[in-house]
Amino acid sequence: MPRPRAFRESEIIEKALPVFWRAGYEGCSITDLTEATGLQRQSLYNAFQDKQGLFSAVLKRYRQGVEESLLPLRVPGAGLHALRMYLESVLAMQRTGGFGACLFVKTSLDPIARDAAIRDTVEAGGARVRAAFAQVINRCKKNGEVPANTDTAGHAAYLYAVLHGMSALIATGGTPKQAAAVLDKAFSGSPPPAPAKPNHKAPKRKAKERH
Amino acid sequence: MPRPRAFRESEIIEKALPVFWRAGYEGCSITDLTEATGLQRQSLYNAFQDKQGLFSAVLKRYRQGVEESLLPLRVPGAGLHALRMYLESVLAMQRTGGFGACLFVKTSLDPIARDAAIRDTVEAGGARVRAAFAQVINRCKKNGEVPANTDTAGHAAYLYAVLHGMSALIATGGTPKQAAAVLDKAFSGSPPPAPAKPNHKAPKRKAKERH
DNA sequence: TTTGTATTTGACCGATCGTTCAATAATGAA
DNA sequence: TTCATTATTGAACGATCGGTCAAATACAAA
Repeated sequence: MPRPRAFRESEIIEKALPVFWRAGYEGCSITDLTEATGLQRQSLYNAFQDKQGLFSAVLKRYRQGVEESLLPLRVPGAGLHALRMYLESVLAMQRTGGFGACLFVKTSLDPIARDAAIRDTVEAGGARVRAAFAQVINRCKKNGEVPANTDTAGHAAYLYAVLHGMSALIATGGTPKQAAAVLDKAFSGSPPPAPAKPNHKAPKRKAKERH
Repeated sequence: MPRPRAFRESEIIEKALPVFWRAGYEGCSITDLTEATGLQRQSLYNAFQDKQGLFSAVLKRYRQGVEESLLPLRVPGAGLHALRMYLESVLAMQRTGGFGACLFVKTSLDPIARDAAIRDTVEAGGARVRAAFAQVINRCKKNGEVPANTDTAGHAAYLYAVLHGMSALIATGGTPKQAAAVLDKAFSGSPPPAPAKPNHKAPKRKAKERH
């Protein structure tokens, strides 16, 4: 019997996401958010409790987007090539989007990260990405694309660090050429620590194989 | 003939630095800064023009500290071992200090980085670090510690990315063990792309050699 | 000791912050 | 049509924001 909402929450969240992403939690105001979403203040408060409630919803939505972006890594044939393409696509999106870094990383450096719930969400998000990387690496160990004695979590953390390190590099004046060199180094120098034959680029057409 | 200052600017800047570092430019208020420095508002404004003026001074001071931290890399004998120790010391300091990342990186993600002067300072700071890394790598190329055909700027950017990537890793829930794995990978997998003999840890006592 | 000059002090500015109140509007159930 | 319930609207809340004003203060040159 009550009056129905004139908006869908998901739509509001998606409009608020880039605002938070660009400016950070402290860096954007409720007015910024009402202007971006088209909602009145009170409607926003009705739906999301307060600014932090909206931000939490935005973080969840962001995580959902991250999960979707990880889908190419979930496919059975996805190996190092897919991983590299993932890193490249994230970097490309960050460049075009004009946000300087992953929202999880940005948020972790924001004072709002003192809040335990926010911090938990951020850390869980990062862990999901690293777990997806680890999944690929484990597959590559069975493949032979990566030495079987590789420290999976360690290598996943390594690629995760390379990804966000490239963001930091670009954000602090690094050139695209330098970022490309980083990527090359990360994917050329990492597979051959154990096997005798250091031939790189060996399993070229491994993606889209049988599952 | 005028009344002398009751404080040294450098002292104020050093007290303001951790405040900005922890909370970011937008995240701390003038009141935070007056409380941390012990100065009254007007004295602060007299000395630094405005909030951004103080922040600029803090950034310069931070850069000075970075330069000092780079000194061990400037010494003639400093090689890959010194570089690795540098990365480790930065990480250790970030852990003890409780700021989540390099102030340059944090600032680059802050809305204040839209200001051209701030952005320039941040990028110049990052470039100085990368240049110091490159200096070491060049030395190592002559040493033989690193292949002579190495892309110096690229490898410097790589280690720079690894450093800040580890920060991001830890900030988003990565474990110290994972960070250690990243560091190992960065320093074990990088030297041997060109030379035939993949013996690592060869030039052990290269530091503190003749200059 | 007088005087000029800059610092210190503390109150104060308008603007904006996140948040809320009260009135109005719109719906489905009765 | 009436009622109960929630959404919307727009004004307003106290607190805090960055920044400033004006008087009192302390020094050095004269």
